[in-house]
Amino acid sequence: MKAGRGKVAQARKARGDRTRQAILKVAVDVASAEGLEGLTIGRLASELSMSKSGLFAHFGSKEELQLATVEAARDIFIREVIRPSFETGEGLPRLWKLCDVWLAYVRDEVFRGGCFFAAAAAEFDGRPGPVRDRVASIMKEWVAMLRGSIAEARDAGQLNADADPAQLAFELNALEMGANWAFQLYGDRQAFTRAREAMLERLRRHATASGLRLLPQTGKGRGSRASRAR
Amino acid sequence: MKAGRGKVAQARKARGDRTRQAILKVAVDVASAEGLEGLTIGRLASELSMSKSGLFAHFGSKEELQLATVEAARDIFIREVIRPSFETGEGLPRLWKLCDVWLAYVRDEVFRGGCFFAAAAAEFDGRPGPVRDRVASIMKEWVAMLRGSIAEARDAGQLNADADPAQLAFELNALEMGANWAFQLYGDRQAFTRAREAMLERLRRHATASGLRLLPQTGKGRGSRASRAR
DNA sequence: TTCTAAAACGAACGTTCGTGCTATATTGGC
DNA sequence: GCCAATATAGCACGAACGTTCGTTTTAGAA
Repeated sequence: MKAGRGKVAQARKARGDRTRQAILKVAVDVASAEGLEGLTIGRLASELSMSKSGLFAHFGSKEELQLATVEAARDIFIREVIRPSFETGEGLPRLWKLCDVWLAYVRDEVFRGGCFFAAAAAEFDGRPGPVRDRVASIMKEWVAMLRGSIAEARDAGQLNADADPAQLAFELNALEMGANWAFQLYGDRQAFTRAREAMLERLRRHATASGLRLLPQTGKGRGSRASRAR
Repeated sequence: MKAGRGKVAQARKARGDRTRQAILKVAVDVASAEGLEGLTIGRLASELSMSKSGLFAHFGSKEELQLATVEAARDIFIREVIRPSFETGEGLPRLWKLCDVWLAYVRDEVFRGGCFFAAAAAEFDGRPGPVRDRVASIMKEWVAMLRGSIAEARDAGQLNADADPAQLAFELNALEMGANWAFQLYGDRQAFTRAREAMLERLRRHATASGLRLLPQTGKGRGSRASRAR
């Protein structure tokens, strides 16, 4: 029964999906700047010039709206950070690309309020529930990806055996959060170069001779995306 | 006139100040866990079993309540982190103490929701106004203190001349925020030892021979406050 | 004990919140 | 062009929000 009307249901769903997407686009933008709780249904409706109830019907509850918003943000993050990094070969080059693109993703304000997930994590880390769980799992994915790339780089002989993937991933992630914090609170663009430098230092410290050749040269203005002015 | 009734006014003020303090004690606790916006006057009143209006009269507006809460949190931070660190001599020992005690301050849940200011900064970095400004200036104080201690350590010949105070302070602060993030979101206590290790690595890297003797030894379980289990 | 100013209260204000219900447009398949 | 499904709107609800008001309680000075 459910499968029988597959084609019809899919066609029928087209319009609703478009609105849903339009809603989520704004929702992600608002939530990144004012928080997932500050994301109000009335506010969202008026910003899209539609009725509260009409908008509400798409989600059924505020929590579902929040979850959908988180999912939409994840899609954007994958498109803007993960995918570009996977155009680079695995191991150290990809690891560095992940860090570099992440800094650009904050600096270029892919989300108005900086890193969507850093903001959501800070907001929900004290409120148990599905939203918190989802945000936590997404950020775990991210750190796991860093960790995995470090392990790959080590296995490929680009990082020394003494490089602890979990430890290094923790440090890289911390530097990212630090840069995000400084930029959001002070508009401090220098934070990106500071984070970049610190990341490179960490990577160089554990890099083998062949690994070193895969990292950007020392010095300023060396044409990397994250070090370029806007 | 105003000065003339000094003694009287002071006596008269006593009771009000006590309640005010009692209010702020709870306010800080609630705000650290649920945010300064989630800090609701009604909620706060019922938690203290007093009337909304009675509580409200102490502050005059929600924003004033938030500002007073931030100030109260700053007092606690100074008492719990800054003051203990100043029992140690300036330079590298104090710098390390600041980092170490900061980790303990998060781990021991001086505030229920972790670092009060990290949470407040994330919440208000997109909302211009007095609260944001105050939070920003307090965090600036903190980073400036790290930076100052680094400069002192360098001037005392404990850190090499190549140690950039601003850069190093950024990194130490980032590691702190990373540890706070991991602990709040995942309850991950290992984050503290990770941050600790990374901090020590950064300091050792720039330490002179005499500076090295002022830092804890390598290895596990070396009796530092932040590395002890609870 | 009496007086007075501070402190606390209780009730209500106007808004906005999230969430239901019911009715009307809009749409794609026949 | 009609039908059935879907999408949107309109309206109302109860609760909670920050805030104001006039009144009552309370504690310290006289």
